[in-house]
Amino acid sequence: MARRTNVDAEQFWLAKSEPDVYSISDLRRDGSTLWDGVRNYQARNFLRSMQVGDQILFHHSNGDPSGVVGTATVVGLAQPDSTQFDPRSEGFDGASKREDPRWCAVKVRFKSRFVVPVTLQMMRADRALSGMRILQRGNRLSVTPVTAAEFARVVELGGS
DNA sequence: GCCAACGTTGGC
DNA sequence: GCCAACGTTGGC
Repeated sequence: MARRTNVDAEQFWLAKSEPDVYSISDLRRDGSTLWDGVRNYQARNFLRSMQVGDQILFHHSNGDPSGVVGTATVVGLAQPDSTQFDPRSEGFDGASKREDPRWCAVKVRFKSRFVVPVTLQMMRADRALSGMRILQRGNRLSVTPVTAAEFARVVELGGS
């Protein structure tokens, strides 16, 4: 992994959530929440590399339509995701050990809700966003990095 | 509800 | 370590 030359430099991300499970409205109501339930190693590694102050595009997947609906800020570094140890949780992982947890969660805080959802269609139509991973064929990662320019452009399109 | 794409599992 | 089978994701 590349070492960060400037520890104060913000990083930018896109995180997916199904609105039926946890929506931007839920986050606005709660103020902050633990972003847990990630069960993909690549996405987990992105969670681990998040720093306090990093900015997140909040994306509704399986939405109507799907798209980025707001932003959030990282306020807590990766910590063990407690749902992996809960047999009643969908995210339970019997192979994960408490002394060496497999899955982690970060704490995020509501920042903004867009005036207009930035749909996948809108993002596809924008040349500046053509490199976004979420627009690439077959991408299913629930957490992906975005560039500062992509972040700014999506926020601009969202009008918040 | 369909199905393409991808990750994981497990037999060998 | 290969790879077929299976499960999941998520746009449409």
